[in-house]
Amino acid sequence: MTTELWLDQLQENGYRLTAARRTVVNLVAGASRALTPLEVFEKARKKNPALGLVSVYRTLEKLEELNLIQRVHQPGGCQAFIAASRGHEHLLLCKNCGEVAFFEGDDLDGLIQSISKKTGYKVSEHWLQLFGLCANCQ
Amino acid sequence: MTTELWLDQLQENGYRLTAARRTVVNLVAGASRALTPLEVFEKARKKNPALGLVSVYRTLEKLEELNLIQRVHQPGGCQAFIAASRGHEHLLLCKNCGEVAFFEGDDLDGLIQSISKKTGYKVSEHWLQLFGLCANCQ
DNA sequence: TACTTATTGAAAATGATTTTCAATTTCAAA
DNA sequence: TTTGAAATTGAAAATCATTTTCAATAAGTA
Repeated sequence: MTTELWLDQLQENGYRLTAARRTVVNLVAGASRALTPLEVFEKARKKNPALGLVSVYRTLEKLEELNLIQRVHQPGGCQAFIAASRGHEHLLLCKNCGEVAFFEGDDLDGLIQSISKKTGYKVSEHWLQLFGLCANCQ
Repeated sequence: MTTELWLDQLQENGYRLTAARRTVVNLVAGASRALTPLEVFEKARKKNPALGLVSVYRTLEKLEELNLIQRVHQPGGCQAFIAASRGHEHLLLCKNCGEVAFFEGDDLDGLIQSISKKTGYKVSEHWLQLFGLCANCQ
């Protein structure tokens, strides 16, 4: 279970396990679309009404630092987070419902080499994201 | 000259040509790296000390609306703007100095088809961005 | 040149995020 | 267990970027 893994990770890195962290981790680990801090707060508060927005920010910060979640960039904003991809994976986002799928297997080596030659840049990273409609929203 | 083109575009779309707009357009049209509103403000103010930050925001808003500039997403933030690419081009950013190069010629059709089949998504857009070091910064 | 209206910069308002702080909770050590 | 130091909490205040408001000014048409 992702939730347990994340909690273990937090603990192994010297962070204490608290009710606030459990609530946030539980919610974000199970989400299939990217959530903003405020969305996490509002949803998590239903399970744990004492939860404060500040703790949501602080927990997300730690999860990001441990590479357990990643920020999702979208035309409408870049504050939302989703479980991080394992290894070299990219995101595919549904423009309607926000559902996120991961994919791998992009082979951009040829492209990157030709760009490097043309521009003189030494390329070290690439960032690829696809947008579309998920099976449900078509 | 890009500056003249942008000013023409503003005028053709019913916007007046003012000192504030000329200053901002002149600066952004000539920039080789993405600039935040505050950076534009600070640089432009040297040429036009009367310029207000609000006018920078408003001018950038109009330039974006006319597709003359585009927002650049980076790990450090997504508020910076650069001249928009013509046609289907992507960005290559220097991680050291921020210098931006455009490139085209990505052929992701094969990849996108196989992803579509695997995930059931109907893919309609893609974002590709490369990061590295420009010739000067290597 | 006159005049309507868009545009301006400054100040106030907003909204998201961060910091501060006293009270509480965690967890390791006794 | 119990204890106690240190981390964590939520609320309130502070901060920072962006947007709105507004009276004064400037653009461009008549």
